[in-house]
Amino acid sequence: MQISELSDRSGLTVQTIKFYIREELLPKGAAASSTRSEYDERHLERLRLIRALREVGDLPVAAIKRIVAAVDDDTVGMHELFGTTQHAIGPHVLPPDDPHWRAAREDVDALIRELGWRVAGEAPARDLLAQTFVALRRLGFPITLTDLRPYVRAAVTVAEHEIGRVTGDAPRSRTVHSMLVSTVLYEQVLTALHRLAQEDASARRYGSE
Amino acid sequence: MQISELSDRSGLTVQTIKFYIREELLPKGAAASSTRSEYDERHLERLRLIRALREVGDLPVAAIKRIVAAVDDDTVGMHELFGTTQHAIGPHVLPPDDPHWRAAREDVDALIRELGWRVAGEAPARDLLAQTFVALRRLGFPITLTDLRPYVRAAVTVAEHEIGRVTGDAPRSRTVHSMLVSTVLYEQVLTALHRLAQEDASARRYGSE
DNA sequence: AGTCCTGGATAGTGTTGGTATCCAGCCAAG
DNA sequence: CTTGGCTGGATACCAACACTATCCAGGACT
Repeated sequence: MQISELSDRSGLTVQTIKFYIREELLPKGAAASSTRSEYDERHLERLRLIRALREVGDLPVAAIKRIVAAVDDDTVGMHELFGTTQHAIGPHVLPPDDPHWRAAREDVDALIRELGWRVAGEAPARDLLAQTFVALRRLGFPITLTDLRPYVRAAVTVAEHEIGRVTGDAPRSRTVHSMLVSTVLYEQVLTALHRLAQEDASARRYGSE
Repeated sequence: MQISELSDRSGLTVQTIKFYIREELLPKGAAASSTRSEYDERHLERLRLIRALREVGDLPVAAIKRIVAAVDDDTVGMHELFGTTQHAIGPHVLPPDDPHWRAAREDVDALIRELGWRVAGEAPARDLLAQTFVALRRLGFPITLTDLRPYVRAAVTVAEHEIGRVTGDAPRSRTVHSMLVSTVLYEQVLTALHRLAQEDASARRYGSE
C-alpha cells in the first residue's frame, strides 16, 4: 500500500501522515526504493488509533507518542500501560506551593486511603481532583464527602465494567487497544452522557413547555 | 480596590486582568480618574469564576465570554444558561458529511428518544457521543446498548444529584454560579474519580504486589 | 519633587498541530 | 524511452490561542 492509499483509507492527508511519522507516532513504511515505501494494515490501524486519541480524546501529539511507545514495547504490562496513559493524559499542572492547594491535595489523598483504592501516589488524577477542590472552595462551594458519594459510586461501577471488558485472552495488541479505548474513549462517553443527563434534568426542573 | 490589589487577591497578573477586560470577560472598574479605576468584590468574584472555568474547566476565553454574557443578562433563565454553557463547552466539531457519522448520530438520537430525555436537538454533546461511536466502530469496538447501560445509569444518578444541588431560593447570581460549578467543575470531579477508580480496578486485576 | 501606580494601546512571544513547497528520484503507461 | 504523477525527505510557513512585555502620559501618595 502506498502512502496515498493510506491517506484515503485513514481520512488523513498525506502531509499529516508524514508529520506523524516525523513525530514518531507512526513507524515509517518498509522502504521499497529510495522514493517509495510500503505500508500495511498495521499502519492503518495505528492511524485509526492516533486519530481516535487526537480527535475524540483530544490528546496532544506528545502524549500519543508516549502512549504508542508503550504500546509497542512488549515488556510493558497492562497495568503499566495504564499508568503511562494516565500520565500522558494529564493534567500537567505543577501544583503551586500554596497552603490551600496542599490542604486540598491532602483531602484527596485521605479520600483515596479511606476508599482503600490502590492508586499511584503521583497519579495526575489526584492533582486534577485537588485542583477542582481548590477552585470549588474559592468560589464558596466547598465540597463535602456527602457530595462526593454519588460520584464515587458512579465511578466505581463504570470502572469495574470497563476493566471487565478489557479482560480476555485476546492477543496483546487487541487487549492494549481495548484498554486505551476504555480509558480514553469511554471517558468521553461518560462525559457526553453526563452532559445529556444534566440537560434532561435541567429541562425537567426548569423547562416549562 | 486598585487593580494591583485585585491582582494579589485573585492570583492573576495585572496584565492578565487587563487582557480579560479587553476581551470582555470582566467589566471595567468604575473610573475614579483618567488613570485610576475602582474595583469591588464583584470583580474579584468574577475573576475567581473565570479562573475556575479556564484552569479547571479548560474552557477557551471565547467560551467564557459567552458564558459570562449570559450570566450578566438577567433575562436569561436557568435552563437557557444551561444551553449556553453546553454550547460554549463544545465540542465544536462540524460533523463531516459521512455516512458512518450520520448513522452514529442517528443512533445517538434514537438512544435519547428511547430514554425519553428532553435534550435540545442541536446539543453539542450529541455530536460528542456520535463522534465517539464512530471512532469506536472504526477501531473494531462497536458499542452496544448493553455496554451503555451502566454509563446511562451513572450519568442519570449524578446529574439528578447536581440539579438538586442547584435548586434553592438563593439570589440569582448564587444560583447561576452554582449551575456553572455543577456543570463545569463537577464534570472534572467525575472525570478524576473515574480515572482513579479505573486505576484501582486495574491494580486489582493486574497488580501483583 | 520625586517615585510609583494606572489605563490604554500596541506589539511580541511560545506552543501546538498541522500545511505548503520544493526537490530529486523513481515507476508505470503510452 | 519519455512523460506525468507519485514519492521520501527537508524546510519553511501558518493560524489560533492565551497571554506577556513595553510604552506612554497622567495622576496620586509621600
